Amino acid sequence: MKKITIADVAAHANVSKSTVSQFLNKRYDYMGEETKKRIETAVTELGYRPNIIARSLKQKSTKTIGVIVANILHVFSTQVIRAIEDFCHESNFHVIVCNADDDPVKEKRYIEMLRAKQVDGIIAFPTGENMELYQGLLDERYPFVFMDRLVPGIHMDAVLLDNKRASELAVDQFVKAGYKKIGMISPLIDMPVTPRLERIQGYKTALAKYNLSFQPEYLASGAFTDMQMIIQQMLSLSDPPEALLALNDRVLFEILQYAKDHHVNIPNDLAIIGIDDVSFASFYYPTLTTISQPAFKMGKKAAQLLFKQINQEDQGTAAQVYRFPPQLIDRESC
Amino acid sequence: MKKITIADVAAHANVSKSTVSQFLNKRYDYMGEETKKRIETAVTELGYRPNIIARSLKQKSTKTIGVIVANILHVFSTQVIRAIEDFCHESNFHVIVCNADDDPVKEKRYIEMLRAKQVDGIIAFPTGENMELYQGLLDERYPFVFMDRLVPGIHMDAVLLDNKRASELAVDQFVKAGYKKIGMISPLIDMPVTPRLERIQGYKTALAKYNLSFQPEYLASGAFTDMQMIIQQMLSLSDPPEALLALNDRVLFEILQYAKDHHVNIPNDLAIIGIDDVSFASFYYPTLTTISQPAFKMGKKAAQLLFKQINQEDQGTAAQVYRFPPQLIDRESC
DNA sequence: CTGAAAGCGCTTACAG
DNA sequence: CTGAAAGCGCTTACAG
Repeated sequence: MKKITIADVAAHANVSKSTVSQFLNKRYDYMGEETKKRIETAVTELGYRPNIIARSLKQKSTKTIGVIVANILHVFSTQVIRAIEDFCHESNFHVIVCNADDDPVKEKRYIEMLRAKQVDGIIAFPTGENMELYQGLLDERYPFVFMDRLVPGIHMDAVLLDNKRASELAVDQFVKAGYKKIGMISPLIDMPVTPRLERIQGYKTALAKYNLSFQPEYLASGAFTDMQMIIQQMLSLSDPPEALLALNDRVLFEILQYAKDHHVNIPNDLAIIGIDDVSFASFYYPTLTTISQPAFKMGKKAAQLLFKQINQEDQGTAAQVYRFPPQLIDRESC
Repeated sequence: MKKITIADVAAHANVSKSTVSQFLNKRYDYMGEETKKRIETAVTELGYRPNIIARSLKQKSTKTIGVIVANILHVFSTQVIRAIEDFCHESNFHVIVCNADDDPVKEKRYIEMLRAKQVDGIIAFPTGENMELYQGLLDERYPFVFMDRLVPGIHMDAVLLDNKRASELAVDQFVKAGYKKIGMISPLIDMPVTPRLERIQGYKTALAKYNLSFQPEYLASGAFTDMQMIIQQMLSLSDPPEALLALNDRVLFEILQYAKDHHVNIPNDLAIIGIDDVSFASFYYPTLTTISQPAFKMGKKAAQLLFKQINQEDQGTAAQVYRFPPQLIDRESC
């Protein structure tokens, strides 16, 4: 079955390719009724389907953007992607999803491949390790938006949670409930990923606000494979924390697993707040106090920023970092 | 900043475009060392980046596939996408993700758009409502694989869970634990979606296997907004079920929410098994017995099948349905 | 061993 | 109101 092209339609309708093209692009300013109809029937009779690749080559726009996440298995990434996809759908754009797995080499490959594919722009959770690449993008004014993470020295549009505020909300809540010995558990800080850094910073600043001195033993980080041991160590201190802030959902899982396995009563033995609202927060025993991120709003904002760049509506405006407010969801674990 | 094309590289290296193209495609059969070097330096000096769109137009392959899921927010979809993406990555393919939201109109639009974009194939969770479209795809031998769902009458390659077996595993476990009054809750069956139909069928068959008569009042389905009420009704029967099978994770959430809100003790008042392993199963109170699906294996298989079709290695072989075995994860809720 | 030429399927100034 | 022609950036038989 031979592919039907615009030439076939033109022949079948007895007009030129140009006219068919005008018709398809709804530029019928001066087109005769008769001509329109002939083309229309030719299109349906032949089952013509335009080849957008050919159009893209000419128009230099593929109506496609790339989204590079660290890992699509993370709920936050999923929500961000969904928001971006919905936004793109309205403008008839498509999105190519890539998982960089926090690997700078993969990230670089993906960015280059996406550009070779002529995507109109990219939204990425940057690894932060491809400085020259990011700077090159910026110099070229290639449409690009950072999501969730910042890269020091690279002044790119970016959408982030107000991470410090997230930790502050948690500490506020702990203090309000009467806790003074407040610990925090973080994933491994193998690279300087913004949310981790800022949430830890926010935790320290919030403690200071209440004149609570920061205890280094109350802050631990490590790989998930070691996390049970890390939690064990912290809770075995001679003077252990009475409240624990989980830096993200994955850490929260580990803490809950530990509590379950070692019969730690929440919140009596240990109060808990997790950053990231989790699916089971409202029916866990006890229900879980969490700090949620407006993932959909953030994804939408990133898409809007990218489209502004693509449509060159950002001329003259400097790159900006947009901070979104976290929200405390007050339940029973604290 | 003008785009560098293959013509620029050719001029800079003092060779023809053909030769540059040969070089880029690593066909150096007869190429002089000297020539190679000249081209190589030209490429790096100019910072040349090939335009894959142009290549695609000529070669009639975009090295891109489309994946149409019902909703990327579902964990199962996410896992399937991740597996597909990983598989594609090895072959330097990219994936465009679309959410059809169980809307046949959206599904149709997406399939047409993806084809217009010349993707090399599509994997879809079909709505089941675009019969002519599916049949047309099949007639054209367009590379296409159904995921998670079947469409009666359309003989397309498909990858599914052995859904009946999933329900059977659950009923087996309930019976083993001494339960005879076994109910099941399902989402709304507004359209004949394979997993729902088959899981319900499997539940009935498994009951029969144990000579347990099927009680219509023990099987309920409805919208999630009504689900609390539906559960309430079932548990308020004069002779209510003592064990409940949740058709999927979303239903499980609703049952757990109900149990929490109404102080129903699991498993003493009510034993529960959910199809879909959930993130918190191992640290819930009690830990949750679940039936897991091998989502990654299923995604990979779908990608393999699609690639076989794309590479035309499926000539002469009839379309097949691949069934993957569910697995019981024995915990404490039953 | 390398190059000229045609062509992939569109769009778009321009001419008439 | 419509068409001929050039061109988007590649690849690929074919000639030499």
